[in-house]
Amino acid sequence: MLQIERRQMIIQYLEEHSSATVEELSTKLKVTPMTIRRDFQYLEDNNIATRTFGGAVLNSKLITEIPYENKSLINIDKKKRIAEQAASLVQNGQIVILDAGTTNMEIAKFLTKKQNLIVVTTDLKIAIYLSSSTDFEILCTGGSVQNTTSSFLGSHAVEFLKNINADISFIGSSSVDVEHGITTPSPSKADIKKQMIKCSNKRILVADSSKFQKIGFIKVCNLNEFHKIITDDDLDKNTIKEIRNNNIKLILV
Amino acid sequence: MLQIERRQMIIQYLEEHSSATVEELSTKLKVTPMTIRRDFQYLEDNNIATRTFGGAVLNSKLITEIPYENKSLINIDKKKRIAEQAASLVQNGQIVILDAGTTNMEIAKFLTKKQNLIVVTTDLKIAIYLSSSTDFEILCTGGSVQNTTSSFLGSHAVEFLKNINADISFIGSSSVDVEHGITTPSPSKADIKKQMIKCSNKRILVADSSKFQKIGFIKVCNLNEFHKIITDDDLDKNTIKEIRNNNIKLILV
DNA sequence: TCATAAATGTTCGATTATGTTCAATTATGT
DNA sequence: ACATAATTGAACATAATCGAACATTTATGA
Repeated sequence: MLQIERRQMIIQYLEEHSSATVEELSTKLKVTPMTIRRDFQYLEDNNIATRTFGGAVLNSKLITEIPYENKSLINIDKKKRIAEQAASLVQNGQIVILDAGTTNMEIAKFLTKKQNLIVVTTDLKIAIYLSSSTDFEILCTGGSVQNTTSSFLGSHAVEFLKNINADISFIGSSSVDVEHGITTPSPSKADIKKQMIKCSNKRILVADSSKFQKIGFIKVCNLNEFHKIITDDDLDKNTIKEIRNNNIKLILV
Repeated sequence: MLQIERRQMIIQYLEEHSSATVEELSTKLKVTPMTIRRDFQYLEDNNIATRTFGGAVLNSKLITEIPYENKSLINIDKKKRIAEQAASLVQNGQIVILDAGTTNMEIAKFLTKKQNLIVVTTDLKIAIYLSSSTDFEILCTGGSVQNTTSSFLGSHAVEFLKNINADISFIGSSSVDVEHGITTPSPSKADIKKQMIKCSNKRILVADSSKFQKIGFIKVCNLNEFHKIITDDDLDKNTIKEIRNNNIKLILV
């Protein structure tokens, strides 16, 4: 196994288990503990994980900001199913707001089958993808580019969105909780999402089940702000019940 | 087997297996490991794969999904030489404006060696590239995305640029003429370039020799607006003489 | 606080991968 | 056809990775 692959597997393992010991990884990956320690050191130097005596945890336990490349492969099947369901809510000719993130990228792929859409997004990769594979009008907010996710942040992006009136918006979130609503790791991300919600007629939350029961730093809004929540059927039964008790339309795919 | 075929097979192999060792490819393709290493180097230089000790992995799936324009391969060597010269004019810590286009993308690649730059661009691919490979502050104008070039156009982009004061700007052009100056096929592109020129202290025209003696639809400005013109040494001798007669600094690479 | 077991870091060496250089061969251009 | 350039392979020097042994540090409970 190549070094880079081993390190990717460690990241993936940390994603799934949120922490790992040197011992278990050295057994699993069939290398000496010393090698795992050096890998942990590398991950720490690159701000991916934080070492601790005996093991390591991913940076920020609740909400991880993994670079796009690694992130995009996690739960990709679930994301595709969610995306297909989400895209089916869009009518030809509508104005659609797409939040940044991999789930919304998957939605974008399904939207290529529609006609005459106007798509507004803060995600540069979504903008490039749609502009090269459709003849939709693509609007991008502009502003400062966040380097981990290649999306726009900042007051400029918020101002841009204030001039938009959209038919439907798809909002992603890394942390969803029945009680605390949706939350983000940074105020600027929250500002963007808030404005997206404000300027669209219909609001859909798209998040795979792994994002639930997590709480981030800054609150965006409560779950009842959304007309629909689309997630996958691995969602915890209690959470399903709680959401439906609150009279929120929940779609499981 | 041709070199290009071999490299395509390597890419295909990487797409199927997501990683490959030097060893296995050299056996499979019946060339020495040295050749595979050189191929890997080429793939890395072109942002297709990432080398690691013993092998290589493919870069983010998404990037390769973006259609690779033929345009970017035309005169690529000349563009690289022009870009290297252009990048050498940038000091650490400066505010740099990069116009859209493949020559400016090459400049962006050389700029990764600098420190603490603030880069303003209308080109989404440049923005993604720089944001993922540097820790510069990247500002993007936003607005409507032109689908052929994945760059921003429109009044919104011009307004954004009005708030910028840059140290240096690199302007590309598909048509340069001593008498008519630089011209573009559309008014909106011309507006962007005009504003870029207006809000930067030092203005550099970058265009390979094939762009000269051509006249487009809408005039942007005269050649004497630029502090320097960087092009390649295939430029027609008469044109060289004419430009220098007009007292414009011309750099041939 | 101190003892102790466990984890960690350091150093070294073996192994393996890499880059450099040069020569031979094959394309390419004039 | 000839000169020139590009590609590839071969040989060697260099560099990187990983594991092992041992000294050091840390966590924790008595």
